[in-house]
Amino acid sequence: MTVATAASLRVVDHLRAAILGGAIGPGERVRQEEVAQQLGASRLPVREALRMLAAEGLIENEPHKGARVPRLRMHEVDVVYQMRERLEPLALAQSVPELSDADLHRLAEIQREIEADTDLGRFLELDREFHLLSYRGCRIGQLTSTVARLWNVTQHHRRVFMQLSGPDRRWVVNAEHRLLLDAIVRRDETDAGRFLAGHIRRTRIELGLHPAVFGEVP
Amino acid sequence: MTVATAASLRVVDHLRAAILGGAIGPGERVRQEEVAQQLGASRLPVREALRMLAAEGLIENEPHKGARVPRLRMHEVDVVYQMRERLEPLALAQSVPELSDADLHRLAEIQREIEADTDLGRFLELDREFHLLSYRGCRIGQLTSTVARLWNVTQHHRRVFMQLSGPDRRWVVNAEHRLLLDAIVRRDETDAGRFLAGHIRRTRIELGLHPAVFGEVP
DNA sequence: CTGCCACGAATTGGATCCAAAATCCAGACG
DNA sequence: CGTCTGGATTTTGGATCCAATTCGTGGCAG
Repeated sequence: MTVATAASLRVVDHLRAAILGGAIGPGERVRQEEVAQQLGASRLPVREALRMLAAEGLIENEPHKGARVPRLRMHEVDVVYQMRERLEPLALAQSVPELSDADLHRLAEIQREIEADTDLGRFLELDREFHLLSYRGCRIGQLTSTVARLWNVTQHHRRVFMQLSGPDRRWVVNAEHRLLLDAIVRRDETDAGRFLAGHIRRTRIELGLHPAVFGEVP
Repeated sequence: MTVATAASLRVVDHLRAAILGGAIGPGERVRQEEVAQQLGASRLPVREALRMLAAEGLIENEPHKGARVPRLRMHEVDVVYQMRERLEPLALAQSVPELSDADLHRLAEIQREIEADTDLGRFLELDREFHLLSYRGCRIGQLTSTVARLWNVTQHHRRVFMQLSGPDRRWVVNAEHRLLLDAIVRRDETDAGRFLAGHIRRTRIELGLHPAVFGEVP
């Protein structure tokens, strides 16, 4: 057993993976003692971890009422996507001039893997890695952390949306990604920002066509 | 006397006021025990408060190295203002249709007080209240919290900038505020968003003309 | 005189124990 | 029969104590 890493960081990693992976799900409560003994730690690092996750947007903490994974309404998700539409081109413009050749090769490799793979969970991971890697060169902490938070809070909806819509529209994502990647490789942040904004906007609008993504409509 | 308020929230309020008011200043370290006995509490609620303030962008926390108020470079502040330029019109558009008449009257009253008052600290408070109140109708938590964070991390630079530039350019702010307020009262979110973006953009550019705001550059 | 190593004080991270608040369930009353 | 109220249980918040890590200081050798 590796005991070296700080306890609270281990808890953060565990919970983040559980939430992003869909093991916990929106609206579900996260009890301190539960995860504490599940990870063999005291409740204190769990409390700190919950605060850190709240900063990442993955947890909502109400005093004396405990922590739960936030549940977003359709309109909220729509606005979050509008925020992404405005912020991510900015992050990309900051990043593109700073990306290394290794980063560019990795981006191309991820896109190849996305087109080859069919597994849903793997697609979500790769898509996330693709975009966040494209912002790696952005040195503005406020911007990168905000973008990461917006990805976090809508991760669940992306998963459900992809489940519902199936692989029929995958080719659109691939075409958009290819154009985006090409612009990045050409170090053309203007073109890249335009493709990116369009990519996000189209996703937002298609999301709006699937109300079932947004919970209880039995 | 109401002593009932949770200790960690009291600590949060105290530290936030101290940081926003300039009592602590960027780069300065915040020791847990110090504020603990200063507020008559244990170190534990202080630790939680520091985590919450980190979520608000007011504190930077490094493991085993303690908490300090973040110090932003000029380029970072510039990009944060670009983020505001893109996000705040969105928040305003969400908010304007929801504002009550009482909110509108309060906005007008704040603007009157801004134009009457000359004290710097008071101006900063009122300006902040003016804008954040104009977003009060925005019900999207992710958006409002992000906007608040962007205000927090640049509060110090606004203060220094206003100190350096003096009251010569105050009339510009007042003119912009009046046009913005008028558009809000007319419930014209398009006009309001344009005036707001211009207001933020002009401030950003004037900030760039004062490198002295960003520390050690004589 | 300068650079490096080691030791000690200061500071943060973690565990255990106790108090306060909220939730849940049962029973009584309208 | 439904609703409200009371207590019991669960869960979170806070205090104190102990361990681990970092940083500054001082001494020693080159």
